[in-house]
Amino acid sequence: MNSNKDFFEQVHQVARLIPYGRVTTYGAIANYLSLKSAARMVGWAMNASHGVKPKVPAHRVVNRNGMLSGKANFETPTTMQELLEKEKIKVQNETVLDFEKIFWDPAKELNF
DNA sequence: GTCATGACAAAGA
DNA sequence: TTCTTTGCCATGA
Repeated sequence: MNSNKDFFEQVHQVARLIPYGRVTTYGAIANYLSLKSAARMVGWAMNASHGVKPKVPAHRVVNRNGMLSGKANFETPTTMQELLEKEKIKVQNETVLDFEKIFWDPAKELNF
């Protein structure tokens, strides 16, 4: 019974806060939500983000290695990469280049 | 109620 | 170094 919104909505909310041209990791969001090691739950919530309004920039969320692990979960396997490239984010071999540079940590950027 | 799975992460071999 | 195993918590059968 969490007085707050559902777990999914929490993840969605954080994902929407990701700035343009930036990306974050499942673990970072999980840590921000105090789920810490439950990064899987973040990915799970992302899976539920389809059809959610406003739309959740799930393409800005990648795994710890900066790999587009969830690309296959999009409408097409290339959608995620396309969206990232539109944000000036360079993607190669299903991996975000300069990942450390554009990494956006909600726990740091956002003051909890 | 238990069992299996999942867009991950960290530790061990 | 890479590959394998374990843990994490929620959802569905």
